[in-house]
Amino acid sequence: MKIGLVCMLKGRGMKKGFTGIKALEKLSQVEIDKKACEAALYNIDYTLECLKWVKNHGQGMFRVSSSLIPYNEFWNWKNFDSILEKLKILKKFAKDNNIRLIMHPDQFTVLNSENNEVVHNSIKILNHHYEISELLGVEDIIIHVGSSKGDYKERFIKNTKLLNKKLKAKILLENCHSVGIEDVIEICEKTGIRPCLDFHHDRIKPSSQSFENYIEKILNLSKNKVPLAHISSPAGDEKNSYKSHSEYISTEDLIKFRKYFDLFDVEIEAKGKEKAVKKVVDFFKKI
DNA sequence: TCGTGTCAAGGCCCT
DNA sequence: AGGGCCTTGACACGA
Repeated sequence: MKIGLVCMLKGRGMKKGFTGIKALEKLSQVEIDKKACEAALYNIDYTLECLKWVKNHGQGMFRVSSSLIPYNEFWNWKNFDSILEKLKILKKFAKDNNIRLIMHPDQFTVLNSENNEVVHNSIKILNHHYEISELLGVEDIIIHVGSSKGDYKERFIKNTKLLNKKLKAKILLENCHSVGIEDVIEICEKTGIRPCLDFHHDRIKPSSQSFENYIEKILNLSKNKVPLAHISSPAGDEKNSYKSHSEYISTEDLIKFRKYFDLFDVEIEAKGKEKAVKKVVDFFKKI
């Protein structure tokens, strides 16, 4: 049972260096290199701080932010030895302390889009995540199905064939607001991709059966790896802010989902970040 | 120094 | 066909 912190400590996040592409395009390459490299070095140091927090509290899991290397397409970050050196330190720290590192590209990754350019761009995003994952020893890259229109499952299955095999082996598919765990499992069975179960998304988009009935399949599809799950509590009720995350995982939800913490490594998706993780850890210490 | 509006990318839903 | 919304923090800019 690992309990995962997501991307940052409360109150502080990654540096980007500049706001938006328009601002970036006004700069010379030298200026972009300088600002972006500075931001990347800051981000890597900050990520190490997060890992130290994880080490000291024994949760054993952390999601690395996708903006670790900001605006990666616009500069040759791999040419900067200072960055590669720092990444090595991160990798070693995670490995030495048995911290499972996760990555989770954002909503713009739509492998099954009806638009080919979007598919192409999604593959670029995934390839970037793969590069970072190799440098950091990340074995899990979680994505959503993306589109839920028409033959979306067939498109997803077809497009996974475009992925590098080693990248594909790292990918997990998570149920989301629009595609339930049952459909995710169907895609996983046909592609060999591992599923990731989001307990809260299952409330928003339930499948034909309660999620408990899919646990066995999820365990089987996870092969020899510990399966991953996401937990979050809604900020509002079903009419209002039900999709957004609250500060902490509610005690009610911890009681409801506690038995799955034995089977899964669980990422804590909550605004309270490390405080929310701490609360979950304390909950399990007490029982 | 503080507060506020802006920021690459997609999908979906409503009009 | 087009606009708002999803979600959230960093940053730039103006007061």
